[in-house]
Amino acid sequence: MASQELLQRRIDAFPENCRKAGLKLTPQRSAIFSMLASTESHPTPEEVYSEIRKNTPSISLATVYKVLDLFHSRGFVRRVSTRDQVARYDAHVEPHHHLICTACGRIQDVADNAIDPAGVGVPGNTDFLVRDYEIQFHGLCGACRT
Amino acid sequence: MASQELLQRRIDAFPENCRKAGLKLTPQRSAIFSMLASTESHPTPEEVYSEIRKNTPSISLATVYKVLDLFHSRGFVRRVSTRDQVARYDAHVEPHHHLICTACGRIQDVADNAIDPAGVGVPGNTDFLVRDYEIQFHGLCGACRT
DNA sequence: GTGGCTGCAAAGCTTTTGCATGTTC
DNA sequence: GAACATGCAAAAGCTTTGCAGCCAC
Repeated sequence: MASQELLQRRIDAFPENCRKAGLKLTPQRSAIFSMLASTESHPTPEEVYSEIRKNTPSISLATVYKVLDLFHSRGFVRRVSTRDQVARYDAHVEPHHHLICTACGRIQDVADNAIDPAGVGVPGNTDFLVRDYEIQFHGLCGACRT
Repeated sequence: MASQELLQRRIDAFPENCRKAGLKLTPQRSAIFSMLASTESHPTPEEVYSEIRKNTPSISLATVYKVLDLFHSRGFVRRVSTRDQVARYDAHVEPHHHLICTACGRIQDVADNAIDPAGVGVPGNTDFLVRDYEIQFHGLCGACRT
């Protein structure tokens, strides 16, 4: 979970990161990145769209899709794996894990220190080059347990 | 990874499992279940469809979707989490983990004994009731490393 | 000024739904 | 024979694409 300062630092670094990547800095891109960085809700493109529209009413859904895909290809955000077929994005690119509610679909982050990476180990399959891993805990969230 | 016998036992038990679940036994359902149980390729509905069509040419894609959804809701198969937006199914319902190639999208199983479940631990979040978990290793498969 | 970006609209996929016909029990 | 499944076709998502006009650099 990102601290307040880390969040701000990440948002502040965005223009610089765009420049490094050869991307133009547009209000739409800034808005989308800030929104993703500020939330812990792993939003879908549709959710990003309606959130951004509050302050940037002229933005189009197609732009949201294009920008999310661009950010993903540059490693600015990551795509979260889900069992249902909706894209979900996350600006927390450092490795962390997820609690996924099978009832409501909500995805929560697991605090990094709750998992011991040393215990996981890397599979013995020598063919496969592991770049990162993610643990998904499926179950019922607080609101859905009752 | 299921042994030959386990696989056969699972396929043999299918009619009985349908009866227990109050489902009618149809050739389409048997074919879909056998196909899923016999493969390690985590196929999409489209892949299931074209495979089944080889022996059952009259089957429709809509039926494949309906049957897969039914099997999933009864716990006969599980849906695999992916970062791209295609459903993938797996008849290996016992907990196991996946190697996902970020280049070609191929999903391989990790042998159960390669992971020590005790090392993973359950997150400290007391609100969340964990039912199962899955570890995804993202990286490059043998064919894509070169 | 130029190249890249946005917004619109249309197209492309995947998945779901409704309904008449056919099949299992 | 009744209830449930299938197959077809149409509809309903979600996502991508093409292109004219606009904006950041």
